[in-house]
Amino acid sequence: MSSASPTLATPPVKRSFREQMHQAREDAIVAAVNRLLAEKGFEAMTVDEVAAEVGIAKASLYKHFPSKEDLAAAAMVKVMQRAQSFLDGLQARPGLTPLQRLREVARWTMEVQLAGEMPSLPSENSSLRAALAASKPYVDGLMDVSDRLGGWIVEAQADGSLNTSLPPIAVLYTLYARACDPVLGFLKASGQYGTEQIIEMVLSTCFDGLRQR
Amino acid sequence: MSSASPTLATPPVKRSFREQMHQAREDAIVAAVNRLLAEKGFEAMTVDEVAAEVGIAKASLYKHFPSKEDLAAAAMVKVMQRAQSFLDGLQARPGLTPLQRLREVARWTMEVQLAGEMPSLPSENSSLRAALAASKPYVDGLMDVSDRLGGWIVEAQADGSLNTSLPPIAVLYTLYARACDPVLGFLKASGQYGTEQIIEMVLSTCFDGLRQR
DNA sequence: GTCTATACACAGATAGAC
DNA sequence: GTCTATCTGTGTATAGAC
Repeated sequence: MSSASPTLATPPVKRSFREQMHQAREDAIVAAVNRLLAEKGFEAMTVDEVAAEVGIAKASLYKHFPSKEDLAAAAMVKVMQRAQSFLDGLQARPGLTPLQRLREVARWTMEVQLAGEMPSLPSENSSLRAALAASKPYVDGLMDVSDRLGGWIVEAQADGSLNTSLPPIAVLYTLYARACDPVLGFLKASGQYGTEQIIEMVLSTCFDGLRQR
Repeated sequence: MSSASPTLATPPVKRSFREQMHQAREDAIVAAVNRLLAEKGFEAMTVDEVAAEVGIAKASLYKHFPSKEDLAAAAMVKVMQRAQSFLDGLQARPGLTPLQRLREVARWTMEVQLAGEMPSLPSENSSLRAALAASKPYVDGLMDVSDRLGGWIVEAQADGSLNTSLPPIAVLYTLYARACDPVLGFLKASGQYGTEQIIEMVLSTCFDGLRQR
C-alpha cells in the first residue's frame, strides 16, 4: 500500500527489497505459529518455542508482534485468508452445485487439519478470544466466509439437496466444526487408514449420516 | 473396600464417618475440577482456581492428589464411571434397538456437555495424556465403554439400521467426538435455541446427515 | 489434614548494546 | 531489527506450624 518516499536518495528498489525480507520473516513467524497452534493450542504454545522454530531471538518476535495474542491472531487471519482464497476458486467453477461446493469446503478444511495447519479453536474464556474479536481483518474474514457459505446453504436447501428441516446456521456451524473434528486425528492415530480414506469416511458421516440410507 | 482395624479402641462408626467426610471432600474437589476442565481445559485451569472453588487451601489439595495431572485424571475417571453407569441403565432396557441405544448415548454426552460437565480432551502432546494413559481405571473404563458401544455398532450394522460402509471404529470415534462437538456451544451462544432443540438438531446431523433424505 | 508462607521454575514481556 | 540479559508475574509444588 505504501510507496517509497520520493524525497529520499535511497532507490525504491532497495526499500522494496527490505520490505520483502521483512515480509518473508513475518511469513515464517506466522507459519511457525500456525503449526504450533495446530499442534498444541494457544495456551500450551510458548513464545520461546515460536522463536526457536523460526530461529530468531524472542525479543525479535516482539518487534514484529506486540503480544502472544497478536501473534496467534495473525496466524488465524492468515488461515481465514487461505479459506477465502479457496472459496474464490470454488466460485470460479460454475459447474458445481451448491451441495458440491459445501462438500468441497468441508474436504478442504479436513485436508488442512490433517496437514497439521488448522489451529484448534480457543476455549470460551481464552484471552485469544478477545484478541480475535478485536481483530477487524479476522472478524471481517469470518463474516465474509459465513456469508458465502450461508448463500450456498440456502441454495442447497432450495434445490432440495440439503436437509430443509435444519436452520442454515446449524448447517454452517456443523461445517465449521468439521474443521477441528478430532475424529480425523483419532483415525490417523489408529494407523489403519490413509488421509484420503479418512477424509472420505468423515465426509460420508457428515453429509450422509450414520444411519443407513 | 477396607474395614476398620479390630485392634483399635476407636469405634468403627467414627472411622467410617471420617472416611465419609474424606470422600465427600474429594468428591467436591473432583466436581470442581470437572467443571473447570469443561470450562477452560487442562492447560488454562489453575490449581489455585480449584482450591478457591472448593474453598480450601491449595496445599490441602496436594494432600489429596499428588499433582495437577492426577487431579484432572481423577475427574476424567469420574466422567468415565458416569458413562459406564449410563450404559448399565441402557443395557437394562431390552426393548431398545442397537441404533436407539447409540442414539441415546450420543444424546447423553451432549446433555453432559451442555451442562458444562464434559471435560474437553487434552491436545495430543499434553502432559495429561501421559497421566491418562498411565491410569488403569481410566484406560479400563475407556476400553469397557468402547467394547460395549462397539457391540451395539456391529449389531446395528447387522440389522441394517447403521451405515454398513463405515468401519465400526469410525462410527465409534464419531460418537466420541460428538461429546466435545463445539457446535453445541456455538448454537447455545447464538441464543436462538434451547438445549433440547440444540440436541435434536445435532443428533439429526449426526445420524441423518446434512443431505436431504 | 488444614492452614500460611515460601521455594522453584518458567512464561510473557522489556532494556539496552550493537 | 537483532541480539543477550533481565525483569516481573504467576503457576506448580512443598515446608513446617498447628
